Amino acid sequence: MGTDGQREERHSTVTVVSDGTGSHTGRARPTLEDVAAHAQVSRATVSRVINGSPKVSEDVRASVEESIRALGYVPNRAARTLVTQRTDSVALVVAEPDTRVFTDPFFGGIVRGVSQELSETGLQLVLSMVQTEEDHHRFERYVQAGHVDGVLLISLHAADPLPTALSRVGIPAVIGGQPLGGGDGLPYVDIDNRSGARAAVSHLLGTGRERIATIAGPQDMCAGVDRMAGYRATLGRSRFRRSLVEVADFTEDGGHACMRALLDRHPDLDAVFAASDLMAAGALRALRLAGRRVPDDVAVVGFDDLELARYTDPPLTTVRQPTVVMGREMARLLLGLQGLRQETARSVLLPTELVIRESA
Amino acid sequence: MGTDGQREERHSTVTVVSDGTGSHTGRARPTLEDVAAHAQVSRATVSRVINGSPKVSEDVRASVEESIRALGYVPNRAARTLVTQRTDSVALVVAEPDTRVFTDPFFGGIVRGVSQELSETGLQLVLSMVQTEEDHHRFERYVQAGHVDGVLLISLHAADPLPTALSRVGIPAVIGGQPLGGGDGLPYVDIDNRSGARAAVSHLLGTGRERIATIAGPQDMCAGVDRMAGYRATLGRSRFRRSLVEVADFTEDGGHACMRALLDRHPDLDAVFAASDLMAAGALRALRLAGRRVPDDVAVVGFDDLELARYTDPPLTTVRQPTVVMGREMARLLLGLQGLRQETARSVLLPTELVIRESA
DNA sequence: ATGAAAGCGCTAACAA
DNA sequence: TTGTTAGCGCTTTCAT
Repeated sequence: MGTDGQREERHSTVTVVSDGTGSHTGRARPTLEDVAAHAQVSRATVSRVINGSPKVSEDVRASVEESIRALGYVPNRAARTLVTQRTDSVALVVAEPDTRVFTDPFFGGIVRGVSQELSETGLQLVLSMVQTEEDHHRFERYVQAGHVDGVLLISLHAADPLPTALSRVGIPAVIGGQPLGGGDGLPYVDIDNRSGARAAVSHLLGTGRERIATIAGPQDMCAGVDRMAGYRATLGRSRFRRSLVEVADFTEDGGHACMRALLDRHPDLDAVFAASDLMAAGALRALRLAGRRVPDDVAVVGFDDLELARYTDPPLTTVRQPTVVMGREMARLLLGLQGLRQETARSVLLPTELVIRESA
Repeated sequence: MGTDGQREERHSTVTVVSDGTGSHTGRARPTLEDVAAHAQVSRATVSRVINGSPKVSEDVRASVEESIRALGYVPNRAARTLVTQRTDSVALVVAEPDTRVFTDPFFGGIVRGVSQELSETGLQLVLSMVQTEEDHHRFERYVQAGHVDGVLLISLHAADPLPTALSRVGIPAVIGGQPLGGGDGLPYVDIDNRSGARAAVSHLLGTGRERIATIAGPQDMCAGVDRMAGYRATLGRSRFRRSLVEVADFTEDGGHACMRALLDRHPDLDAVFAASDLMAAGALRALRLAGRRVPDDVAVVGFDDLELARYTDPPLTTVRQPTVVMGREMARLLLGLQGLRQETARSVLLPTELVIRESA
């Protein structure tokens, strides 16, 4: 039993109605009903036009669209969500326990990529940082409450319970970066660490290096393991030696220490592949202190292509990660899941690019 | 004309109803009504409990809260928004035309700070990157449609029309970083560039430097102007000379070129204050090429404390910006605006910190 | 202090 | 093809 009588009057006089609590402007925004009246059709028809239903005649559609434009109508998201049960928004969760997000080479690029892809579909991006356990609970409730249609997960650490929680809720989700603990079957997007490492080591071999060491990443992380595997496979049986390998934690200090150790064991090494730019920076420092020239005496290749790679001395040859593409791909994968219910798309591995500067 | 009769049946049997389009789990989430029935009170009472109304007796409140817990009830945001006209979410807009956000030292920290502050209040953070003009329009419509209660603006560039558009709409907004074109009266949070520069130059003076040059930032940006002003004021009449100043665009290349020019004009300079770390890195490079030792011959101080400042050779003494605090402060300011309607809080200037490493 | 009832703006059967 | 109608889940007068 409509409130139509009342309404008819309203939009003909353009009265500034009540203006309740939260509205910023004095002008009341037009509703579906206003558009309908203006176009002389029913609410349903306007709704059909807005949602692109094919069951609308061309002329009616045109006139409705005209009215929409004339009134500056924009659908009310809340009302729509209430009835459709869709929120038209997805969450991007950064599950970084430390304050290390700054360091995370992924963050900025991924956000941009996701953002690009979503804006084309009109989906809203909700950002959520979960650090504490409290945060985790809050977020789980949040998802359970149906506040978003899908979840994008990045900076996930080892035993994070989030993937499990999400797949229990049954909400579409995609992981960015290495899903260390299996990720509970959720699809993920990552870069091809193995081939990245291969490209780096091939480059070293190609420029005539013979004794190529590596500073590997943590072996309990996918990135660490895969980059190491790529190194090993590319070197091949004949050239590989256990003693050419040192493992650190992706940090500058770690890289520094490893380089010293390697230098001690193999004073004659002529190249080193570091599994992260930070470690490469540490290696550079160690080499400098040891009086080796880079790349003349020892060539160095890093991984990540952080900004700092351009400013080390000498600038670092490194493996670039396509972070923006990664973000886009994550979003695309998620959108696929939304449409076709579960297990649609499989995980994606993105190619890397070797950026050659002066260190190798 | 309630649908109550029908409902009563539903929650007593916990039927898995329809499960429409978008719900992920088979289980229908409990509504206010379910809680009301469980607690043997009316919807209105439950609503009062949830919204912390004082007009509820203690025992009723307790039993309602018990029911809420028992049923795992979480309010439906859309329904609430529909009636209250509040969305309980704020937008964080990154208005970066280029792909430079990566470089932006603000981004990560600000996001984290904002996020921390908001999560305590249950507000949702919606992230929006606007680059193209199309994006700008989209966002303006978005805001006009009342999809968020407030807006946080960062990475704003010179003549960005966003501040004007926002204040026209009348939505609470806060700008992060330098509001170049005045920002249309919107409150902003920035760091105290002037005192930051003063700290840097004082340090240089304090360590006995006499001929201190500066590589200033763009003079059409607040940060550029203010850092320059701080430099000048600290040096004082007697020591300041126009020829000790070079202006660049905050980039590494710019810094490099300026350093060379300065060296040409003042071969005897013994210190340089660069208004950004990137420019400082460029200066370092130029000095190295010119055969000057840092800090022995020439001391260098930067500004920003980017990650790369730790990895230059030598590590850069620089002025750190409290980005996380900045984010928190922006959010806090916005929350103030929300409550007390307009012009409540005034802009905030945050203190910086001089981080002393090896370059000065 | 509590309940009844009227909508918020929209979509989706169901009719016509 | 178009209109009518019944809600989606919540807050909020207005009674009681």
